[in-house]
Amino acid sequence: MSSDPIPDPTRPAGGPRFRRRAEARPDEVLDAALDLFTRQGFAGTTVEQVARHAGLSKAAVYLYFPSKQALLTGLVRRAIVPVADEALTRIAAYRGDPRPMLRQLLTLVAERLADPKALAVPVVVLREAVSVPEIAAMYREEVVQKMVTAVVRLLRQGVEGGHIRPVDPELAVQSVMGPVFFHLVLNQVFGIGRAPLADLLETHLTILFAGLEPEAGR
Amino acid sequence: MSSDPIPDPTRPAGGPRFRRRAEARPDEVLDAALDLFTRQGFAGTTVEQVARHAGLSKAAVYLYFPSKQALLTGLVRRAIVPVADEALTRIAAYRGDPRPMLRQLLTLVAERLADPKALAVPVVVLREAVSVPEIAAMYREEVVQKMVTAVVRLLRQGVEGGHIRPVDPELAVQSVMGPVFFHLVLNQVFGIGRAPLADLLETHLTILFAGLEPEAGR
Amino acid sequence: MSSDPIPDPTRPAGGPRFRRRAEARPDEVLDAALDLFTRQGFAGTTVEQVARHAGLSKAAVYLYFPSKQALLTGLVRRAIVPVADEALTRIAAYRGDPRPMLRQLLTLVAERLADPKALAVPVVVLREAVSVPEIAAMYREEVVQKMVTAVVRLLRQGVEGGHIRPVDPELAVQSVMGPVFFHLVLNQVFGIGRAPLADLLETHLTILFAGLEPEAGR
Amino acid sequence: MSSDPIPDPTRPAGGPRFRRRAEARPDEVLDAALDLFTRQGFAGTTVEQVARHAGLSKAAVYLYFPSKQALLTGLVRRAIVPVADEALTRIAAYRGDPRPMLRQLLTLVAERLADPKALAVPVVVLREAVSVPEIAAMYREEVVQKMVTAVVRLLRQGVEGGHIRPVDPELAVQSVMGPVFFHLVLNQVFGIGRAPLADLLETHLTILFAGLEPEAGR
DNA sequence: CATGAATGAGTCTTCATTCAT
DNA sequence: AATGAATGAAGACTCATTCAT
Repeated sequence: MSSDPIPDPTRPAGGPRFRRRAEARPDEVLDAALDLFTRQGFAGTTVEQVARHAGLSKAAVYLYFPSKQALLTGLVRRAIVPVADEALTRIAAYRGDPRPMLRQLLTLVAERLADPKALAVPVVVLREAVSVPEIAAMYREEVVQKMVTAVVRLLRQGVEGGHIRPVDPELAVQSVMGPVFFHLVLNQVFGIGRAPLADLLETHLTILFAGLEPEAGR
Repeated sequence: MSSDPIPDPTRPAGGPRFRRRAEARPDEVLDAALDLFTRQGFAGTTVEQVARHAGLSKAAVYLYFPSKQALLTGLVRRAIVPVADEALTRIAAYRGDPRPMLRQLLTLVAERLADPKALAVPVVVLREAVSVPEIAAMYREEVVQKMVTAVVRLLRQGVEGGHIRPVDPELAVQSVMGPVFFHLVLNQVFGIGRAPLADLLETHLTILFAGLEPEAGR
Repeated sequence: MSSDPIPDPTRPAGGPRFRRRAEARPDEVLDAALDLFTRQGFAGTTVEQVARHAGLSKAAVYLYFPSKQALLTGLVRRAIVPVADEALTRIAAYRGDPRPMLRQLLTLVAERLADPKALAVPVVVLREAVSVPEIAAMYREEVVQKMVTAVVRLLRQGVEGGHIRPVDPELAVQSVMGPVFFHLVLNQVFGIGRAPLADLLETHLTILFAGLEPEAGR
Repeated sequence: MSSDPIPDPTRPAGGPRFRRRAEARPDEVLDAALDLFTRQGFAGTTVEQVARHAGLSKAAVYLYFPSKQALLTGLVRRAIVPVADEALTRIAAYRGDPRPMLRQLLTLVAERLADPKALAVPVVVLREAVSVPEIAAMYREEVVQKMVTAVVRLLRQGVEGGHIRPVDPELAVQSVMGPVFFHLVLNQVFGIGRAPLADLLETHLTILFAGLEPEAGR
């Protein structure tokens, strides 16, 4: 729908002082939608609520988004691009013991998801995936798949280079990502586990790295 | 549609078209609800659909459940009891190297969740937790909390006995459960990862157990 | 509907000791219905409630009454017969100053309506007359009309005999019945006026009788 | 049915068919509601009917009133204010023989209630008082109580000044108001009594005023 | 650009009524 | 005689969506 008119917040001051509204509107609407969807679910949120939350009228929302679902897909689309590619390029070229790279990668992810704003999109996707398969597909192809593929490649390369224990990379991905993911869900959905993500990450990496260490006797 | 023997529109309104014994009815309704909620989400499923799926009229559903939400809570309640207690007792008494016990536990969980029926409830809970905090609370207290507590206890006891590397048990839980959970989500929500759960478990345990091995030099 | 199997409470003891139920059932159902209709209105009462209140199952109610409305009409029918005829015969034959007769009549009415049970039917009729014109008609013809006619006749005869002021009897009825009726409504519907009905009646009669006194100078 | 210009089923669902100014809408809706409630009772009227009667869609009614009950309370609220205060001020200051004042007052009431529109609200209140105690309370406090209080005050003052027979004012109110009220009910509910209200009032006042005359011999 | 006003299509829920047992 | 089980019909209320202004 081309609903993204290049917000460009870096634009140097020089235009009209009080242009107000427009321009950044679609983004504001998405922010409102994300906030409400996170707290009340997609079905539990009305377009009217989103509009008020963004300081607009209901009809104005339809000026930017053709339907309620478009808010959801718009949300996901907006969150997708930067995340995955960054990780992808970083990893693609890497050679050697995967562990330092994994540490970097997981730290990056952890930092990113420490911001509730950033965490919100995946959580919403997780929840609404069933009712709107479209976004599940989008997220899978654009984020999950890329992420998984990157880690798999990294592990495979590590195994082949003898840097880590010879495990099936496809199966080992879960051991890398699972613990972080698990913690997030426990935290977000059930409110369990107050420990800072950094501490959790450290424990996870300790066990994971020791677990990946090639067997001495081999 | 074809279930309407002799419509006979001359008969005055009201009156049953079918008759069956009760007794198992509530359970049948819950089965239908679970199936539909899993595939379409709670909000995306109408009571009418649940009723037809269970071979009843809409009104009959309200004979057994006072509201649509009651279907959800009923579903969770029914699934809760056996799961957690079993694991709990098994673990509470255990002393020694936690790893064999962990293997047993995870194998049990994996077997259980291999049945889509069994997996359905947690998935639904995960999705609807936001809109119906009640069921999130119920599930947290009755299942998640117990499970986590049991594993924490097992790990602590292992650390104290010197059987495994000295990690913070509270933080290490994620490393035990996360990979399995991650796989399930990838599978259920995104349709990624066709590998049998047993294989995944083996890889996970290999890495985990090696990772928990106490440092030789210490 | 012939739903009135001659309750006959006067039957001498001699039948089975514990026949229990049946026999007086329809009356018990009507009692329950009256109680509930009075407190919650006709529309606000479910057949289930009536049944439980009478100690029966819903279906049993339909054994005695063909429909919910039949409860209403049955209620009115049961209450109608004795009331009006009694007054009618008493008055029809009377000759002379109507005032003593009016005192007797109003006292009788007041006594009768002092019992909330007896008052309940007219109150319900008043309320449901619009939705069920049938009962309005029944009550009008069987009770109100007879009552009014009787009083009119009494007044006319009094006027013709020179016992009371020459008023149009048709118009004066209101002056006789109105005050009592008004008090009942104020009391029942709005909870205003705690004075005993007897006192009210006395004041009413004082004013009414003085008001009906033939003009001295004429 | 004939109100659907160019159905055009090819247009996607939603969207208004008619457009009119707002402003007077709530009042129009209340008018429609009053009309239907009067004829069919509150329970016997659907919101859809009210809407169509007012030339709107059901949903539009909910734009102005949050619930069906709100129509009822809104109706009463709208009718309440002017009625009672008028009578109140008129009477409060009066001194002397209450009879001329009573004539004025009752004439005013009679004129007012000659309009079926005006009569409808009290009738509806009377009927629905049980199911919606809220409106009974509102009406009692705002209308009935004030009216009664005013008349009581008027009578008391008349008794104290020796202008009328020494009756208990609290009990005599019924004699003043009752006949008018009785006639209205007979008329509205049972369709009895075709005589014009003015004639009835005259007869009532003749009897009442003579009845209130102080005893000569005293 | 923006919105107030409006609505069609549903959804949950209730209830009078029926029938096999 | 009595009832538990079942249901068709209907009604209150919501909401995504539209359009005149």
